[in-house]
Amino acid sequence: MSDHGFRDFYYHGGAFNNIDHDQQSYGGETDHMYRVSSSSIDPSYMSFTDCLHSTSMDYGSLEKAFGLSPTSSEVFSSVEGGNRTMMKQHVGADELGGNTGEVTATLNSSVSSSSSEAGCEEDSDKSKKDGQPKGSDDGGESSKKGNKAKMKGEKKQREPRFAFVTKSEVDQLEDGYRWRKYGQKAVKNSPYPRSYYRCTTQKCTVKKRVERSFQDPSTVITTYEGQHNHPLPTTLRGSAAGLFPPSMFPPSMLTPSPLGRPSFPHELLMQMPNYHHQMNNQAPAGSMFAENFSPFHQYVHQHQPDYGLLQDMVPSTFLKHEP
DNA sequence: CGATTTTGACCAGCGC
DNA sequence: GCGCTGGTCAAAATCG
Repeated sequence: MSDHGFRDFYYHGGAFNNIDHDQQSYGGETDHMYRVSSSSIDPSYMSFTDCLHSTSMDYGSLEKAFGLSPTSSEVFSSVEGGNRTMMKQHVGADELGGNTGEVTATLNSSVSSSSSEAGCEEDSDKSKKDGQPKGSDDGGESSKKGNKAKMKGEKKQREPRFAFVTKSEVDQLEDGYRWRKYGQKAVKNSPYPRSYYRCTTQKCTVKKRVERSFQDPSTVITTYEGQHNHPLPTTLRGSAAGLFPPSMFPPSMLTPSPLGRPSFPHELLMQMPNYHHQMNNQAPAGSMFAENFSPFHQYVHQHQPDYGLLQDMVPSTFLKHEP
């Protein structure tokens, strides 16, 4: 995976109050980035999972969802250069306070089949999994190669992707779905490996990649690809629903997408540190907030132009300065 | 014992 | 054409 594929979507453990949308095209492929800063969230009062699970969102919906946030919105910058356009929306910054964490998310949609990054992924997956059963009699080697050959000649449209950068000590964040790990690779220029997961639900082709940022080892980058075609596992769904009533979300987030894709946002929300903490109990109480989540840290680190804004929003002690 | 993870091998795409 | 890299497979190991 290439670094340019990532866009940032920050969740700061609270109601979204700072949303960036970044869109970029790469030879016919379009990435969508939603960087959302938020704060002051009451974990018992949010349910991205439940409300979003019942609906699929396309990127337009996502934009609307965040752009039309009840506390929105103010466009504070707009930059265009080359084939890249950037728009930022400042949403309800006055809600800042008591920041607990952050999540960065990326939308990466495909509008053509020219991408090499994941262009044949789904295709190969299907051809291998569905077209040819495992453990065929002709031997592992030949079957493998036969499958690979089968996917040749036809490139498949790349699934839209949606990436999050989450501050967490654990790599595998609970998002309500069950995943099976099918691979792990060393990442170039990073001491941390990248893990590949596939949704264990039958006929669900959703995949995700999880890797730890080498720049900031406290952050985990999770990239979702594809759309779940099934409900959340009931047990998790039930608990999630209890935690996160949908009432807090703007109507656009609850509106089924005309395109029927993707369902990422709920996963974004399921990965929110508070939720994860509650679900897994993998960190001492408070540690996630006090240590793992330094609000706006990465945001500021990576996006200097926003510093002025952030300064207005965040105590200076939260801000990380370049040396 | 079934489900999941680990891990080395394989393959395709891309850049040089 | 070759090497590098990302992504996937699948057998073996491990887990619950």
